[in-house]
Amino acid sequence: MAKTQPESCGLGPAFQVIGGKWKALILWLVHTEPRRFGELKRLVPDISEKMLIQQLREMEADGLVHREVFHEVPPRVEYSATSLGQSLDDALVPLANWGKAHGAAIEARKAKVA
Amino acid sequence: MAKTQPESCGLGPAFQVIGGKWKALILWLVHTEPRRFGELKRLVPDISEKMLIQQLREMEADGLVHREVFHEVPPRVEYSATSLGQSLDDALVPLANWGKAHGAAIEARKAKVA
DNA sequence: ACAAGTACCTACAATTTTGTAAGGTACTGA
DNA sequence: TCAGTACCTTACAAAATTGTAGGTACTTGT
Repeated sequence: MAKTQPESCGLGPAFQVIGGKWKALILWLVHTEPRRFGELKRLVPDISEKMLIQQLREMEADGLVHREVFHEVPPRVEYSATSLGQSLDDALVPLANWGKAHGAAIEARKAKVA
Repeated sequence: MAKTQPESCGLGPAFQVIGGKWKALILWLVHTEPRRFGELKRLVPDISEKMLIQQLREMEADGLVHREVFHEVPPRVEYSATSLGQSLDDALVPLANWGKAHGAAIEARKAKVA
């Protein structure tokens, strides 16, 4: 019975970069096409500007998203998924499918207990 | 727990049930063979008893783990993964692999910036 | 009697995460 | 000059998560 470290299954790092309340959703929105700041804000209406920029910066620091500034005349900033971000998104697909398949049942179970 | 967010993908429910700091690890430990409370405590040395029991109860309520009490003379309780828990564990494998593949690189990047 | 082991529970406090409100720059069109 | 859009920042506060320290009830070993 060897001692198990929290990192033994590789999930630690993954949750570290995608674990927040919004990051997975942002990555999902960004992974198909580049998105502008204001566009993301509209697509995730419940997020505050602070959280959005904070999450984007963290994901940028983790190498998941690429940030490109266009020095144009309405200034424009585009966020897109890097290849690392794409690979993470791919890895999240089975989890998303699981959620789609079983999420409703779990919600129902919780509602019944409460 | 925070309010449910826009569910363009099924990740919301999934993160709801394994989102914590310990749940994924506990599920991972429990998914191969039944584990006793004290055994889990030893396997995850940094967790407090309170957190362990709390997470186990939540996962039980979510239908991920099965709890079986043996009315024996040293009292014994065994936790094992349900089929739902197994399916979630399967869905987490790609994410774990991603973490194993890229976790070190991300840590290194962060260390360099700091 | 009393320490030690098993499986919990409860009150409270620290930590981390998320949110609110208010700005600030830079440019445009009226 | 004034309002408006876009992008971002900061100070502060609420909320969620996690941790600490103690306790219960039971039984075996010394």
